[in-house]
Amino acid sequence: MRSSSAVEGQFPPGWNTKFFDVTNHAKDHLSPRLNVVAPLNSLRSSLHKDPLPYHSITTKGNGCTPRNSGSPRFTDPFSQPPPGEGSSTQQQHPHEQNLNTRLLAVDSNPPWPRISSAANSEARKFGGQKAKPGVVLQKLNDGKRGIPDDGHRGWKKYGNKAIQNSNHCRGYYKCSLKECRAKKMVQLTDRDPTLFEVTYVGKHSCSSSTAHPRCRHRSTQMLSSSLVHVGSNGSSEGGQATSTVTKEDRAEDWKTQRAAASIGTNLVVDVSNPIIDNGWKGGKYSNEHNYSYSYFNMGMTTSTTASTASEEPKQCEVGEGDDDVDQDEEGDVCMDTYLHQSSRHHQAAYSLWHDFDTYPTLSTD
DNA sequence: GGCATTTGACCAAG
DNA sequence: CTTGGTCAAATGCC
Repeated sequence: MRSSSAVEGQFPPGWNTKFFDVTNHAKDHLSPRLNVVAPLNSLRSSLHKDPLPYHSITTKGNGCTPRNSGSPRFTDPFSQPPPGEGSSTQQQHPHEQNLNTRLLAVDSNPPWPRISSAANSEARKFGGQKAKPGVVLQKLNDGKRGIPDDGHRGWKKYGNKAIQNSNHCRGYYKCSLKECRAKKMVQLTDRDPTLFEVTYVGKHSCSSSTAHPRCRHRSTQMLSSSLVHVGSNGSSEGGQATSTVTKEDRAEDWKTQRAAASIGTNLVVDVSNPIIDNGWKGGKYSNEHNYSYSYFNMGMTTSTTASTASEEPKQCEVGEGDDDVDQDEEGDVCMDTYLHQSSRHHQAAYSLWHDFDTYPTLSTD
């Protein structure tokens, strides 16, 4: 039994829907897998070049804002309704229709040290009490880009950071009004390239009618109307954001999401094959040219660094076991995910979900 | 020129 | 020492 969350059923088969446990319990971290048909040669060569240009990474949907994306500012969904929006089969709350986001779940007090430490640090800085940041899962609706629109106009991005054991950068936003301390952190989930974890820290002090126009919420109601609250026991506590989304909708979403997960035009992704989590995945950092290499284990029970050698990834045999970290004869951890990091602020992740029977050898020359 | 993002550097916490 | 969070100069777009 992987989970019994009330949000189960909103996600494709194979997903771990126990969202607020997976960060700390990698054993439950079942990620969607993409079948990569023929990207390995190009990938292999890319690993030995300079880090990819930022825009070449980020325009392919790993969650990092493109450098030259033509001002990836927040669009105003009221003034620019997206084409095709009205044809959606999903029944949305009237207030929700103009958002580019579906909110899937929220936890006002998740067991999540990474987030809470940041929030608490922030709280201490201002002499406040222990913070309880709200963590919201927000999903971009089909065809949308950028980050989810949460109804607030004035988020200003002030940072971007690669996060350990995550394939995606975390973006840091704060209210553009100086005196307002509201912040949020936005990060793509590994399991779904259109699903964002949005952590809200602090409250807006600028949302009154007298506040600067850029710092006004368009509607708080449209947000609250679409939340699904997930308690610590995983039970639902109201909200009906996705209750009207049909299975067919989810299936279609899922295909779109997986298609969007391909990074770079040289990746060919088979999105028709169902996800099978074969076990573990690993990562690699480079230590050449100002970035550092290390193998590490991602998403499994241990977080042990297996090797720090700057060497090629190797083919490995992966068994059926759920919990074993597979190693080859030399004891090197094998990998099927490549992290490419040129600074701690941006990294690209090449997740190569594959059929192990056809996995080409990646050997040193 | 103004504004928003990018990104290297810095800092604090663990 | 590692990692997450923040700052601020550089950069790009309108």
